[in-house]
Amino acid sequence: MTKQRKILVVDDERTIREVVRRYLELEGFAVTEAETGPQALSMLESQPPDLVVLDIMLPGVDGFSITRRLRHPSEFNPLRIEGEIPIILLTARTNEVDRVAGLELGADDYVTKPFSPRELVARVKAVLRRSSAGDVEMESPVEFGAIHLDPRSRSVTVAGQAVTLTAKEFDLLYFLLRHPRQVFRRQQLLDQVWGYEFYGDESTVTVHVRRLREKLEANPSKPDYILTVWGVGYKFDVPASLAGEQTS
Amino acid sequence: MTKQRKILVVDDERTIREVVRRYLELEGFAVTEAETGPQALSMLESQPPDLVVLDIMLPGVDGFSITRRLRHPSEFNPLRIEGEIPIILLTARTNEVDRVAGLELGADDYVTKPFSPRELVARVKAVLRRSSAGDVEMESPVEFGAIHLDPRSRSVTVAGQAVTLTAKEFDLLYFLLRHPRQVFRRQQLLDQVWGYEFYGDESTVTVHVRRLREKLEANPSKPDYILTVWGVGYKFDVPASLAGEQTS
DNA sequence: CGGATTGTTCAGGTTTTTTTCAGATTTCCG
DNA sequence: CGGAAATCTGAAAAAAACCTGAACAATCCG
Repeated sequence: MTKQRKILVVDDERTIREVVRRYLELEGFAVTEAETGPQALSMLESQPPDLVVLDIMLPGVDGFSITRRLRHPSEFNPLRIEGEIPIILLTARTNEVDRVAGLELGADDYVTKPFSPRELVARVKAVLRRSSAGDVEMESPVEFGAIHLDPRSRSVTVAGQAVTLTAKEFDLLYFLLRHPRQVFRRQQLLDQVWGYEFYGDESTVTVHVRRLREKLEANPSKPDYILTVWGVGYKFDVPASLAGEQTS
Repeated sequence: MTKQRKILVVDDERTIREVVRRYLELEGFAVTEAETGPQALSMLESQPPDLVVLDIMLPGVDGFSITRRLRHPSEFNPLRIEGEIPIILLTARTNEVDRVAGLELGADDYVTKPFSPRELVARVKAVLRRSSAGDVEMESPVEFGAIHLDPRSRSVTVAGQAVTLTAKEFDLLYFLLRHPRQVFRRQQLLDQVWGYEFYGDESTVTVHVRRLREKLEANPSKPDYILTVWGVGYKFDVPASLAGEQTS
């Protein structure tokens, strides 16, 4: 018999706490609740759980701050807890900024609202499995042709030259870089990069692609990297001539 | 291109039903309406739609109950419907309580009144997209003779040499490759590749086959792969002489 | 509260793809 | 071999998709 795992749920809405509690308890977890940031911090010290489910938007001390304190205790911030408690963040938005910010601070996963309780339970289990197994996947830099992108600093260089991208431009490029050579329809990019709460039209994607090309490509109207696939959408690719340091 | 989707709108306010109907029909959906809970239940059984837009506050049986019945049919509740019909809830209140309660019961999304028709339409589309994305078959590359096709990058090579296909050319080839050795009439290819709402004539297929041959075959007027079956149509095949080490 | 940056929408122009069509060619079959 | 039916070919019209430029809207920052 496995020892029962304890999970702390931090959210200012009672209903959410209760729903999450019910589902987690059905799966055999022991659940404690906190309503505010300070309350959460105190409970983390007095009865450290095996995992925290943490809303980002909290009255008082927000989720980011709590994550930071758990991960980077200091002398001004004498949080004394043994080991690293896994953290799952709850966020209303789905953009990569929040995601990267959270993960950079040391959160283990994040779930966007609205979420189905089933999904949350699945993530809790996955994180517990991973953290006890000890394998952590980092957000490592990506390189492709002359393009270099670092998710942690959100910086991009082309042939060593730094380029300044806006948030959306960065998110879009990052997504494409993580799926090289794969073709995406504009709607797929909206779903993946903008999130499914975006109600605009597809031309938004077109324009962002154009701007990325203006910043990345030597000749924006004859792009090397972000290619148009007529009748379908776009894909990121590297032409053989730029493929990199391979001898051939 | 896609078959018309049927949507059931359940609301006791006639004005709302009509607004919703108008906007959904503009987007090409077929809309049916129900005014009360019991009426909705009966329509769900007699003519199950592809998605339900459901007001929470209804006279008689409310939206929550209907959601529950759709998601958790029991012996007291012998609702027999094939598959899970996606549900979008309409709620007047904007708090997260209703939202989570609805999602917990298995609704797929929710919209708060007052809503912009545009938002509703966007959510309907998003939910349909997500729910039908489940049956995505693993799109793995196909190889046949010297022809290699990768659906994810939409790229094709012949004997290692990349060839550039247009969207329709690619779709047609992909279809033929998935059904090797099978003969299709031109009309069948129109139905399968172009979609049922294509009203052009069959010569369109002929021309596309010709173009494919020009790009794929060593000798387009004496094709090895895309063969003419006189009086019937076309089939994709690999002559023994080219079959090589391919298994099939 | 402005001003500046970022994100979105839209109409017009351009390019590419798709469809159509008439005449030439091939195949089938008696 | 001859005639009818079907397919192939070449070219051009029609349609679809994309790009561009610029205005408008939202958001962020001080």
